[in-house]
Amino acid sequence: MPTVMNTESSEHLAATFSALADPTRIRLVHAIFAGEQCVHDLSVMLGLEQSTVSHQLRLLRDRGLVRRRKEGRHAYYLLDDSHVKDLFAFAVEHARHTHKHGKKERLRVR
Amino acid sequence: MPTVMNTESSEHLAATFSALADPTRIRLVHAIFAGEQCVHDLSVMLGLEQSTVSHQLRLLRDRGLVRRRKEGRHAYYLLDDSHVKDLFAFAVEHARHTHKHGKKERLRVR
DNA sequence: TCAATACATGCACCTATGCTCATATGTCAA
DNA sequence: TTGACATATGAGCATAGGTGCATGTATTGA
Repeated sequence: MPTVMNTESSEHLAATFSALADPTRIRLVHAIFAGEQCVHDLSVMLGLEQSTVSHQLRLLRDRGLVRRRKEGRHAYYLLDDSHVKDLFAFAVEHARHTHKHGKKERLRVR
Repeated sequence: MPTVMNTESSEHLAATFSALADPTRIRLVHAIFAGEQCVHDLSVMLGLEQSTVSHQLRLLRDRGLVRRRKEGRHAYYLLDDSHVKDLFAFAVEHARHTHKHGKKERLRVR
């Protein structure tokens, strides 16, 4: 018989998945996948309010998925480490398998 | 400059992550990781209402993460395919890296 | 046929979450 | 210093999501 996962572990895992459980955050992560971007550029290229981008990046940062590099009046966000990159790339591949409708979307790794 | 992920792709990816963005569903997936389980046993071992288990398994099924095998008055749920298994195991490993507090939880693969 | 068991599901309630607006903080250039 | 630009953040609103209750359906056994 299977073991029962404890509350703490399941909550932590769920929190990680929650971080990527929103289309806006998915697009943000995807946008900085190849390299860091500042808040302003992200809001322009994704057509989002600056405040929305800040709020969501803060959440991703709290969850440990992205980091911030401040330079002057700019804040550059980048993926926290290679694990995040791998997890995201893995999920994209998984999605390509399960998505019935032909997916043209492709991820440029590195 | 990075490509912008289209709405459809980001929504589909977010939907996949959403499926695992809840502690209860994480525990359910973990519980059937090693092999199929029926609704009743799951509700007993996880201490959940039968209705809660049914509701959440339905969601997981709609998202394509689990399958159902009916036998008499029982419904056995199992992970849909090896991709789901890999994604879950991958995420667990990722969590082990990021979780500061020592994690004793371990996943028994196969 | 009747009762018990196993699942599924609509509804209602409550909480969580994402977005916008307004505003605060901080930096740079003139 | 002043104004423009870049970012952060709290409040409020609207909606999504998780759970329990009640009930419906199906299967099994007496």
